[in-house]
Amino acid sequence: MTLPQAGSDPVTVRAPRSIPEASVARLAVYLRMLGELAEQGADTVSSEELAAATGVNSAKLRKDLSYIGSYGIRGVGYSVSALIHQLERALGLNHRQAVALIGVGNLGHALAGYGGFGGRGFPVTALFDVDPDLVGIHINGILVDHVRDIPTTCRERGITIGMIATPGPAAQGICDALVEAGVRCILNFAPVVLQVPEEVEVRKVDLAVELQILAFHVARKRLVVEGAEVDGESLAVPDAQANGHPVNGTSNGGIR
Amino acid sequence: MTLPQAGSDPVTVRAPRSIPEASVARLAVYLRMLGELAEQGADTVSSEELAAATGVNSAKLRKDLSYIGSYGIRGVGYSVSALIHQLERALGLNHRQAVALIGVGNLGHALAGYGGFGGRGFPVTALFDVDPDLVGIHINGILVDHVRDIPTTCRERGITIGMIATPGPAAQGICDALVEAGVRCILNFAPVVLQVPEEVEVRKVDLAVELQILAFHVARKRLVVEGAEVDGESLAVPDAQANGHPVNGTSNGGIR
DNA sequence: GCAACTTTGTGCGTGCCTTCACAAGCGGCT
DNA sequence: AGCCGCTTGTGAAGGCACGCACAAAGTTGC
Ligand SMILES: NC(=O)c1ccc[n+]([C@@H]2O[C@H](COP(=O)([O-])OP(=O)(O)OC[C@H]3O[C@@H](n4cnc5c(N)ncnc54)[C@H](O)[C@@H]3O)[C@@H](O)[C@H]2O)c1
Ligand SMILES: NC(=O)c1ccc[n+]([C@@H]2O[C@H](COP(=O)([O-])OP(=O)(O)OC[C@H]3O[C@@H](n4cnc5c(N)ncnc54)[C@H](O)[C@@H]3O)[C@@H](O)[C@H]2O)c1
Repeated sequence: MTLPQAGSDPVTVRAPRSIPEASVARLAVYLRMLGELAEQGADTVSSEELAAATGVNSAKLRKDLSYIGSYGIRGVGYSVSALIHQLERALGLNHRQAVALIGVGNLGHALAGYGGFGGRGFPVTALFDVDPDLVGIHINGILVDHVRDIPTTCRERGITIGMIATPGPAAQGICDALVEAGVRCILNFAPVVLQVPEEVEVRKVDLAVELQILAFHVARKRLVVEGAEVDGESLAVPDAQANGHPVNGTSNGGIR
Repeated sequence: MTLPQAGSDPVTVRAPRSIPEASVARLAVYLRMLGELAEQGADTVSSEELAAATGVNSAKLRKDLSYIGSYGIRGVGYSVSALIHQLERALGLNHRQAVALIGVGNLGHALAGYGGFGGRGFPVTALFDVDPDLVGIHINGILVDHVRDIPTTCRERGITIGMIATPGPAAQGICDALVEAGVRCILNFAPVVLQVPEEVEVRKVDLAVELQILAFHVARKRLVVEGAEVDGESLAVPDAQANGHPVNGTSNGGIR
């Protein structure tokens, strides 16, 4: 499908050769593990080894890697350093991406102080809040600005990613400000569904939902152990050990 | 497959009627939105309205709800209160699930102080750390215990869910202790792949991966805007606006 | 230089998830 | 009482993702 064959359309568009979203997520995991292997002095790694270390099927891993090109050596494996380079290129990590964090409360403090973002190419370079006690202080060497400065400051510093850690009711307003500031990728920790224009990408981290999914599995296991329904109805799930959070869906019903 | 039809097996097993994992995640989102609607005094809600509010396709929403039974009224919609009750039952929220948090550092402090968990039926009732400066203090009224007490304390308090917020290298050891304590569901914030027996369910929250997925979309959009490849290769994705994090995969290579 | 071994890259079948589209069912209106 | 409009619940179809299994391709040893 969508092969660059003649016939269907007058102008033959270049094959999009898109990377499945699911694979992108795994590629990021491979990349981190490769970094650890490189530190340990590993020179090459086989798909089987890397798959075991990251907990995926080796065939799936090879297919994931095949989306970004053929950089393996048959009979040997993959060159760790070369693969790191290719993954960084494919994931768009050759340019640093500056991140803005809005809402420097409990969670925001932890995020702002976390070194794991900057260390992986995502320096948090702007902090925003409305609380007068917070605006003006420094966290991890970064000044907290007032949210009214979001449009100007984000453009000035070339911010491409926004992280929202405000209370739920404030999130949509902040989101709108970020979009106005030209930010087109948002990571949202507030438990609300953000409405955005379709060119903006939103990912939601929803810890309460994570716990509820786990709770569901607890309940399911209780049924299996007890061998009978607790509440008059049965609940079950096919596999477990999976980890897919959809909650998405070509959001029509949004701004569109 | 596995239909309760006569023929295949001597003893006909009751239809498992499993709920797809993807649907479970969305059901939790519907439940939260229904809670908000109930607060606003809504009596009934149609699939179209609820779908718009949660950003999903209305047909998908109806199918999700159909997995837990037929509680809608044709021509009217769903009774908000009745649907909340059914969702709570289906998700296993009729019993409170006590949560243990291990690692009370930056992130752990934020999690321990967060009221959103207890408010939604997941009270954090145990905290653990190794740092002598932390062991013994109270956070949000909960005493921080030493990690060596994990097995006894977790069993005493009937803990069913563990949240790991320690540095990566410590995570596997903590995980093993939790499993030994009978905890069978774990939410892991450390950037490592945990090896667990197959009866244990692990979900990973990996913020650096979230950012990398966003960065990938930034890069992809840059290409679209500039209309040419930046680095000699093209990268693209079909849809965007999706939100699936797999990174899983019937983890063979684990303990099994 | 050849044979045996190792590992990649991928074609293909299978199953899950999503989406469309519509019949069935329910309430309200006349 | 009967009709009409609205909404649910689901059959069917398509697409995506996963994983097996194997040919191709490279390496090592002799
Ligand atoms: N703390 C957690 O562990 C945790 C867990 C899951 C989800 N969350 C979610 O993350 C968000 C933040 O949680 P928190 O515990 O840090 O809350 P918090 O109340 O401690 O912090 C919120 C911060 O946002 C600021 N703020 C409020 N309105 C604002 C606005 N309009 N613009 C900018 N800043 C504003 C406040 O001044 C405060 O500093 C909430 O939506 C919460 O539901 C938090
Ligand atoms: N802070 C963030 O925003 C953030 C974001 C993403 C991921 N993470 C991950 O979450 C984890 C915690 O991050 P953090 O910023 O809170 O780190 P931190 O160093 O502030 O806190 C870690 C805590 O774990 C404790 N600890 C260390 N070894 C332990 C052990 N063996 N048993 C029990 N406790 C132990 C330490 O005493 C400390 O209190 C890390 O794995 C980090 O990669 C954090």
